[in-house]
Amino acid sequence: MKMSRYFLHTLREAPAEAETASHQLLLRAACIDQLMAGSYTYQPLGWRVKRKVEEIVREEMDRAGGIEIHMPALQPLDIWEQSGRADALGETLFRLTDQRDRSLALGATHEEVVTKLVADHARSYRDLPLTLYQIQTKFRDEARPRGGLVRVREFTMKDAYSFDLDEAGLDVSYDAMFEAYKRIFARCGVPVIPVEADSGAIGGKDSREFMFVTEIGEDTIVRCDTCDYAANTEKAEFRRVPSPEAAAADREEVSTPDTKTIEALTALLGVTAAQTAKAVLYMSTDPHDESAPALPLFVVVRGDMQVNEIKIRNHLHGRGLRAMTESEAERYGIVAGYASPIGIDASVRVIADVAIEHASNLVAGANKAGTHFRNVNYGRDWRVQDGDIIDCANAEAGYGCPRCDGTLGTVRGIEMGHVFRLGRIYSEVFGARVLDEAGEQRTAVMGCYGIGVERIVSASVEANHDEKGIMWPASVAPFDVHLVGLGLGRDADLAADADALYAELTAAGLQVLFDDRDDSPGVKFNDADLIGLPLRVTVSSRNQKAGVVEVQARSASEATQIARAEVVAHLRDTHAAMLAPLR
RNA sequence: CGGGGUGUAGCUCAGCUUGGUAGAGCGCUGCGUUUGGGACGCAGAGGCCCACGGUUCGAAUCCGUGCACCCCGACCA
Repeated sequence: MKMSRYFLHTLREAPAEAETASHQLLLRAACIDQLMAGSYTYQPLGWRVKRKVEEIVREEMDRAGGIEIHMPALQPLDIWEQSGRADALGETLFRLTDQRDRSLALGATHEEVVTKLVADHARSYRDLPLTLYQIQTKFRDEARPRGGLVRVREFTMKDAYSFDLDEAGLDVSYDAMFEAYKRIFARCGVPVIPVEADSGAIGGKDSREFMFVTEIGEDTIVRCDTCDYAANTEKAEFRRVPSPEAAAADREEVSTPDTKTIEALTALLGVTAAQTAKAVLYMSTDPHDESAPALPLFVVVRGDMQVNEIKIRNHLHGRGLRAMTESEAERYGIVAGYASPIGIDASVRVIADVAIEHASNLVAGANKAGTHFRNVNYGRDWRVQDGDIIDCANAEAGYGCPRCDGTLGTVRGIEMGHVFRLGRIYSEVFGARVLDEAGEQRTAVMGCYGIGVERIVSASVEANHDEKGIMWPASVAPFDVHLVGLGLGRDADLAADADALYAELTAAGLQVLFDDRDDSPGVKFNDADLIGLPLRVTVSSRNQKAGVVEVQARSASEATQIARAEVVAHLRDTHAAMLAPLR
């Protein structure tokens, strides 16, 4: 491709809305262009990258036994109501009405459609195992798009869905996808770590996210410094450092005026946060029925811990959670700021973190303004219903690893892919059943496996750039070679040779971006660094006189002179060597 | 949805406090000179100053109401 005939307008300065390196560089290198929040045009260069990423994903899905299909983005709302996810996704699901007044949705994902497809056509155990996949646009009405391509409202996702006769079969399908994912990210130059994760609105168990570790990440990952335990903070477990066990002392009231926070309490009484009990008040709601009454919930964690609302929601089987209002608290006789699990109204469900059970002589509210209790002990002073002592606190840096003696630390990360063992949630709803060898009806066991294509593009830049620009991995670079012609306009001979070299390289199977513009060397070199193709070749009259051209890898600090006659073979070999580890 | 910030040329920004009808750098067009790391000169094109109301003789500037975009949080695959 000759740059003089291409659509490639680099920016010297990054637009003000871009903060992260990858977002700035993708804009400056004319890979993308923003239309509105969370909606981007792929310019020619970016589109080539995206297609290469998709091709790698496709190759690995095929290698793992997947079969590609294409499903509609426009879907009847009914199937979302059937699966219960119209409510689960809520506002995130784009809804629209057609001219006959039928309610439709734009596919936020495709479990419903694919399960219905398999339900309608698979009949025999011989049809399984089956893994179908798609690489398609998905729509989600994100409350807050962010980070350039990281969180957008219209995006490309590879989703694969496996159908097996039983759990053992699912294990095989799941493992095949897991391996394929490792290969995909490695080939795209994106380092990832698999972490344990919550399965969210999709449902299912045993879900793992592939995380790209970066300070710009929107998720927090908890990692052990000793073993390989890693989990999303939504899900992460941890070992509670046992509080010193002491004989239960007599409970006593203590006056604590204007002491409604743990900080104020520890300052006033000279105790540590871990010696206090923190009360957090919620109302739990029915996600499927807005008119259903919300139920009061009183959560108790140790004062040094934070409540993990996802763990609470999972304990409540997916019920919604919102903060209790002051008037609601009043209605249940709760004194805000001094709430106490002792003597609480029986209609209020109390849930406590496991750390509370064995902590002795805690400071807790007395449910009386300006008053706390000292020496509160679980079991003696108050109790929850059976089963309501649970892990409901956030793991944090410095806590103990749940698997070994190590200590947990936290890093930020971006979720690049997610694999779930779904089970029979959707196959039950849509009737995806086949007859087994014995002639019995069997409901398929499903897995689902998603990858965000744009996120790979972003992360690949985030992981591969320097102060001058992008350094594309050879596997996803928009072109293989950046051919820079210097002073072609005043040397017809040189121009002819540059054209010849362009043709030779192209004929040798390399994708060449030829800078034939009438610009100064500085402009051309800086654009080449910004665009970041893996190899740069410079032709100039100086080199021509010496019978050489100059070759420099984007990652190298110096150029090498290669004889003109040998340069095509040299580049072909060098490029092949760059690509080899990414195949 | 809560908190914070920003809207002036394709991009980065000044002008707004103290109202008088629009500027710089980069980019773009033409001509000339240059040519190995973002050259130089000359001449140009390009703006409903986010929108709508209001105040005023007069509004980019003051007041009000919206909208958009960015960041933090909530939510989220």
